[in-house]
Amino acid sequence: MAEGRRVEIVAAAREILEAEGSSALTMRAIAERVGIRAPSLYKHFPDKAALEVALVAVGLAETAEIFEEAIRNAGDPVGALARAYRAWALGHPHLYRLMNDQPLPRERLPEGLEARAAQPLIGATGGDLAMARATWGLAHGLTSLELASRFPAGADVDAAWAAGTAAIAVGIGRRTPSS
Amino acid sequence: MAEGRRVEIVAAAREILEAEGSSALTMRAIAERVGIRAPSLYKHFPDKAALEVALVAVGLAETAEIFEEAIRNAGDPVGALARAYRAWALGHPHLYRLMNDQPLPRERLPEGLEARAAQPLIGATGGDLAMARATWGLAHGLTSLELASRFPAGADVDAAWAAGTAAIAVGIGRRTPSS
DNA sequence: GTCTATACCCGGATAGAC
DNA sequence: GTCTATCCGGGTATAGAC
Repeated sequence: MAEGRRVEIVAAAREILEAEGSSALTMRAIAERVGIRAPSLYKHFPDKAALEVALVAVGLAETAEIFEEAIRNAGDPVGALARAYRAWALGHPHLYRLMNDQPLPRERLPEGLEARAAQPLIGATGGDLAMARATWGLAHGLTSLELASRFPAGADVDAAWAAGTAAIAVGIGRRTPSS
Repeated sequence: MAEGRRVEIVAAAREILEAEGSSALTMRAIAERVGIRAPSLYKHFPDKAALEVALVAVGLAETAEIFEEAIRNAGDPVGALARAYRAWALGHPHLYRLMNDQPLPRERLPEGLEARAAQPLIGATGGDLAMARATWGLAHGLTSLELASRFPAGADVDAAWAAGTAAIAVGIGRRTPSS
């Protein structure tokens, strides 16, 4: 099928991004990995931005799955989600940044994908959107600081996660009477 | 004095960064703003990275002052710090990112500057470093998501800040018996 | 759908005269 | 400490042949 090449190109782009970071993600590098020349990529994607959108979509779909798995049979949904969030981000730092450091290209993303990725967390807060966003903020902030090596050497990041998620969990209980 | 030119160059760099973002922060643009040619900058700074370090130092010193002011006479130190943090970051988004999206160049920063900027928050958590880092994570995460326009249109970001900081404040009270 | 050739623009940084 | 001239490398993207 004609779409096979597109998938192959996105896979190559992802490998480069994850291995060498966004500055290494050039059209020439992607093409070389696929085994073609850079100009040929433009027969499959109109421009580089379109290729990056495909990468973001792949990352969102993957995290949605991870989150859904994390809350299955979890006695502590917030803690389980936090652990899954952090583990995935640390395992895919450059893709994580591509997904989260810029506005989502919502109009070019598959319908419902963003909502699907957000649903597990919203469920964990009992539908409380403010607490869901606060929880996301906490997770994204700790993750970003860790990825950027912004904490001083020797800082106990695990303890910060534990303290933050515990406070959030208590906060959710206080706001949702039906806990 | 000979240092005057350095200060002038850093000021020009800051103006460009804040007005046009990091991609516009080129040696040529900085030089043009100062009224000289790009190569002349290398008589004052060894390379571009050194100039960026100076920008980070300026931002750190400024935020340290802001935070110290915020906790003065504040009945709710965490809330006051959160408001000051958010306001400064939204007012200086590109400098904020330069300061926080990469490792701190600690060995080239004035002695004690990082500690001074961190002190108000550590004080607000009663010396609880884990809670201080969780609070920083929350603030940095909400700020980053807001700066990156990652929340859906219409999302109530104020409510997320309120919910998160309230939960953190309660968490601090629970962990420090001497509240 | 792939290729070669190339346009076009941009960046950081250096050499050497004044 | 400033200048001009320039090196050197890199990027996205297009034209046109095959």
